[in-house]
Amino acid sequence: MKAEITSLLQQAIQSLQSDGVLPADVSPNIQIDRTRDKSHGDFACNIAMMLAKPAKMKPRDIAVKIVTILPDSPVVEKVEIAGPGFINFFITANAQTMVVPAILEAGDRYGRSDLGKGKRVQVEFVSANPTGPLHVGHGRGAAYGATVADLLAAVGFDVHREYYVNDAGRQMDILATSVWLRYLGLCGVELDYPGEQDFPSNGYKGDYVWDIAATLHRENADAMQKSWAEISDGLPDDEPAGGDKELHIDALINKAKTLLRDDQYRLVFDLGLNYILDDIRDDLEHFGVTYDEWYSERSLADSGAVMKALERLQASGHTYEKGGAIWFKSSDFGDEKDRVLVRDNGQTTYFASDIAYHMHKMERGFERVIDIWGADHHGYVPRVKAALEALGDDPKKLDVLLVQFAILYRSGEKVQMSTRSGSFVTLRQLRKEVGNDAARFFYVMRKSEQHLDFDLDLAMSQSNDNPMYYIQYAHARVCSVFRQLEEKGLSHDAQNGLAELGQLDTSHEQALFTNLGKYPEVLENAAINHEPHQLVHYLRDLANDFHTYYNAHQFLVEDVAVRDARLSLNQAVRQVLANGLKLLGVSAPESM
RNA sequence: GUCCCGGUAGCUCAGUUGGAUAGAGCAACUGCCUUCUAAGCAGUGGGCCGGGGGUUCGAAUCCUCCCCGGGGCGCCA
Repeated sequence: MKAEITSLLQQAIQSLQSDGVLPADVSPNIQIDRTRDKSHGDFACNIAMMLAKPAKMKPRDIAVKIVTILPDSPVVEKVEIAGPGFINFFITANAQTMVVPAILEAGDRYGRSDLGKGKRVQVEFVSANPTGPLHVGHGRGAAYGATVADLLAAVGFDVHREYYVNDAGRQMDILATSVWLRYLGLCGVELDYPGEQDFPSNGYKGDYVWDIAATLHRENADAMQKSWAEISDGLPDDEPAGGDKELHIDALINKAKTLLRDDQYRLVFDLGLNYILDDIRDDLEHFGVTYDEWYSERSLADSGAVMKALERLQASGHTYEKGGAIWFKSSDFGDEKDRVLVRDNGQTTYFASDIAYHMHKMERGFERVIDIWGADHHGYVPRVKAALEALGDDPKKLDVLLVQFAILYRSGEKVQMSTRSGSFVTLRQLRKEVGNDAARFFYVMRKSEQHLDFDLDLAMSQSNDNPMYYIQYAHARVCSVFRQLEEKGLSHDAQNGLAELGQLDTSHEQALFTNLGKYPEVLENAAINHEPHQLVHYLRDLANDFHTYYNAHQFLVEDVAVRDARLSLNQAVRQVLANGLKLLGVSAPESM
């Protein structure tokens, strides 16, 4: 519809240009907007105002000239000039109804497009360290990332979903060491810290660590047992004893590595890693979030990719040595300061891996790379882009989307997020409490860069306060109408329904036609701008229009023409609601 | 100090990328179930769009300076 009007305007403007009425050297960007107010027609164009300056004419005069030579079209009922120079288009009733057969024919493909033209896009999201179960903060990234990926796929991009597994860093060593220490506990070895303390203050203390340790103990009995005397020998004090907790945990890690030697340590390490990774994978799968690839950070180092990245950076001349460390001169590319790549102890930093990772993303030929990070990582963006630029890649190909925190509320009170306290923090617990549908829905209901107040009571409430139920209810109502139809021994002649759509001329039906027609535009906007919340709001609007319609008119009426037509409209509404909910990862129930 | 995000109805938030008279939901008040699901619908009230200045036909939207709230600024990952 938009394209049709755009083409009409193009023809008019071109002929005005060749007649010399309008300057030929301006190539106007014709913009068609849907009107907010029905009295302004269905579509409005502001082109006359845009052309006023270059043409040195009054906007309304230009509008008059355009409108008088505008070619006729079967879809345009009338054209009006209004306000400062808007050209308003009124669509014919017949053209309005055409959206219904279009929807029914396309079915679950309605709204999809080839806007992306099959361009390869990578979406990397969640990528939480495998050191513990996912918490509710990760949940937002998961729901958001999955929906953005699905939206991009829906508008024709070739989407690759990826989870970057940080299986190489110090955090993983801390996990492995924590598991081993818990295992020692199961072997009956007491960690004889001074005072009340019984575990390193920087260790992972969650219950899942005990679970992993139990597996370790079951499979290896006491084979990895060492005495506390061996372990504590030469160990610097932990924080409660007046020492430095970082030094303490690092020394413990080294102890574990030397006492267990490489093969045993690796066993503990991999057991912890795989246990947690399986848990995360399972959690996400139940949440409707799946990946094409789980990309291992360790594999980057193993394959030499990190070294390759460092060499390329060095070759580009943007590195230098200072204080025994190797630095990247990221300040040359707009970062606020330079960053360390290789520490004075010879170890590469996480940043070095990340450069290698992003370099490899580019090498894999993605035309666009989207990283979804927590907003607390925003300071990290400039240095990654700097690295890409230094490597000769185009930093504009990388789009980093930042997701703000989600704050849970229960009975109007903020839920405290402490790992120790009993209040739930994991994604799994949230899913269990409010259900997958509500969790997916509420997570993407707000703009991603907006702090999210996640109201648990609202997510679980079965009332019109809850926008998800409101939308699902609209879908269930349509299904119910068709059930009733059957119970009454009637049937729906779809052919006749489409033929009789002209019967539908109430304001409620008109509103539905318009809104149904908007769906493809909403999808495109939501996808291109990475804003799933646009789809949420649209579906709420559509549901609202339907509920209004439902209350204002009886569908199962005596008049067969009207009944069939209304049922066809019902089908179209159901289809669009189902398509939209599917993209959000939310179910479309047939009854509630 | 600096950088990022936010500030719109009592509350939670939209606002079609600069368009016409700023919109929803909740909360408050008033109506509607012998009818296809009342998990619904209709109606009323409620606004210095944080503040000042600028850009132009036109600003909640863009620029700038302040004010307020949240967050980031490691040889951690």
